[in-house]
Amino acid sequence: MTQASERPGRRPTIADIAARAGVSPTAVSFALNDRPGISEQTRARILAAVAELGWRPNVAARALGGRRADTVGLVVARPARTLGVEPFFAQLVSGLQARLSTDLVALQLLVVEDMSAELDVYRRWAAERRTDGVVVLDLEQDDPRPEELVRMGLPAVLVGGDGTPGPVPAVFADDHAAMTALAEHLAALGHVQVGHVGGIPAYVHSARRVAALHDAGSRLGLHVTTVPTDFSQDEAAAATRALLARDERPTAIVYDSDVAALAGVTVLAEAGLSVPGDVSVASFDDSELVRLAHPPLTAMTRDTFELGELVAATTLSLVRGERVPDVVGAPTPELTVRGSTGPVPGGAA
Amino acid sequence: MTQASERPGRRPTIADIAARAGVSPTAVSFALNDRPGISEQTRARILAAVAELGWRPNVAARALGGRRADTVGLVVARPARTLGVEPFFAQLVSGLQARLSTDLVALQLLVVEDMSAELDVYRRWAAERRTDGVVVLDLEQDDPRPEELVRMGLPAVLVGGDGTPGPVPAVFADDHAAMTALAEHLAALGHVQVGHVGGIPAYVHSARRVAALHDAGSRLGLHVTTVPTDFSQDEAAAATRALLARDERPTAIVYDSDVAALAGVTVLAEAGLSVPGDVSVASFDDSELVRLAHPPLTAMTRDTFELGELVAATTLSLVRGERVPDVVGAPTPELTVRGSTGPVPGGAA
DNA sequence: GACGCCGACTAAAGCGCTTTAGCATCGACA
DNA sequence: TGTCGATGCTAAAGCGCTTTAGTCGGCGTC
Repeated sequence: MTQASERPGRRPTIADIAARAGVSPTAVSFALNDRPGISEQTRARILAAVAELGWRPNVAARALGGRRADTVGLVVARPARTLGVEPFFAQLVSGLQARLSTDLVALQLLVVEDMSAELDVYRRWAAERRTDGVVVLDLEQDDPRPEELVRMGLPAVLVGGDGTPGPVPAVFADDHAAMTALAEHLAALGHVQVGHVGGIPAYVHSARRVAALHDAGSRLGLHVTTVPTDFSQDEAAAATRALLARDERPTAIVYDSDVAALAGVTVLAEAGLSVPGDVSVASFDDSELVRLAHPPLTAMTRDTFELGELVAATTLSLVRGERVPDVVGAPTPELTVRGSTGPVPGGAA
Repeated sequence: MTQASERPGRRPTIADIAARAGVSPTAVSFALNDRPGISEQTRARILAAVAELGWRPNVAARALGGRRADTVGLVVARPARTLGVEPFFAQLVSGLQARLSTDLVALQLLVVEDMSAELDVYRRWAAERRTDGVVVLDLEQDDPRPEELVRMGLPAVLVGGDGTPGPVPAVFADDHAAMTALAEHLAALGHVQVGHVGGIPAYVHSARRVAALHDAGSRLGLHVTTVPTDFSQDEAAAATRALLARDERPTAIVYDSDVAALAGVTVLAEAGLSVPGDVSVASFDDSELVRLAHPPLTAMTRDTFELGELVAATTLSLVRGERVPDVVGAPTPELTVRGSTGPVPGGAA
């Protein structure tokens, strides 16, 4: 408690510091912001006063002067309750957080109903100068958000996208290559009938995965059947049952998310099918959940935490007016083979 | 795009509205804040101008005038990477978020290394007027945070605690009663040797659970062995192995968290033990993970999302200066029996 | 008819910081 | 010797809003 204020009970302001250091408030401001025009001596005196009085900037006052809010926003248009389920999301937020906090930038989280509510929030934030920039998830085909954000003048960074330059910079991981690797793994094991429990087709990354799997399939001689879902466990379970009911029952099933894969494994167990004896299972998203399953699932591993850090770093650069490439490359997810994929049953392999 | 500004390119301010409505800025401010002294007529005219110009308050300017920042903070002192794993945490944040956002209050998230860093953040936030209040997790024995927060004048709400009034209000769920119910369930199934993979002993809620289980045990004739862990899967697995290696091998194991329980189940499977045939398993935390396990685990169910909402509502009341009870009761977790608990093997039951 | 009061509104100050314009002072240079 | 340009600093305005201290006209009261 070394804090002492000139006017007791009040938090020290730069005026207090100025008085203590025997200079004008302007000089204090200059010293604090590393602007030229202050001698080393004076600067030192000012900084000493700052330390003695325990002064901290009042963010509101700073922001009023048209400065940064030192806050980055993340608006998610998904049912709030589902967020707790998706490890991807929590990991991403942790990563974002970790990087932002080293620069003392805060993360504002907001969960909304749908995209129109999301856009409203952006408008509000832009108007209120509440955030310096935002991170945008779940890009859709013909997504209106990038353009709207540009129009509002709110800096934004996209997570995902299709790898082509757009109105706002994107951090992009090559799902296409990853899915191709997964297809090759299954083909090498002799699988031909491959089921795919996909995500929401409107999402660009879901669509890319579907395309990649089918492309690779036609090249490798796989018969791929995709069933789209809304990423929920119920739909994933239903999709699994639908795949099992087909005439040509798949000998391998690829799930777009870890949660979906677990739901699928449960369905397979209920159906009395062994993994990977009867059906091989692979998850596109790796996570703790997937590792804890029986057997642990083969999955495409990527470091979502690291992805979050990369997105955060990109956003910080953008906000600070540095040049940011249109597309920032994130590491391509890599195949981690675990016990859930094996040779096709009764196959030649 | 009906927005039009008096001074093109600039966002409308109350001065613009005042001009348009033919009143003074003061009148606009009064109208916007529902203060008396403005006729209905004038008020309507002002609000019309607000709508026409698409005016939004500048939060910074508001905050400068000593008002709320409309932001609640949450600082978590845990390794950032572990957050993605814990469904509890994500659910809590979702719930907080959901309740706060209905009042247009933002949630600031910050992950730090340890409690001293956490306290630093509180100090900074208090000084910068960045948040109106904070939510505090993971209360420890002799935790310095409540008192420090009171000293800083930063309103705070505790999640957890021991149910006794402290310097700051707490939202409290009766873990003791919950753990007792779980013990009774196991006793009814004939179990006597009960293992307990606990959490971090320094945490008040962990300690309460241990105490509850042992109390109930001595009442019901259970032999309870608690092994503390740091909540990580590695330690949970190790603890499970330690329990299995004991002379009196437990016929039932209680895990303090869902993630720990899953890790434990994996260890049991590797040891060739069936659940619940050889060993019954119960998790104190319920979650999607637990439901997806094989077999689905018996667990104490509580609505963590709802808990988050309750905490948020309490914090909002506190911040607004309303009276808040010292201890706000959250629903006691309820026992959900699933397939992982069964009669003691070879027992009389 | 003077007085006080009330309702409706305004002027102006102030919140804490940044920024622009400007003012001395001093050395260098022609 | 006078001018120019740095250098180091200050005065003052301004950011957008809230709030305090009025002002002003009208109405009721004695």
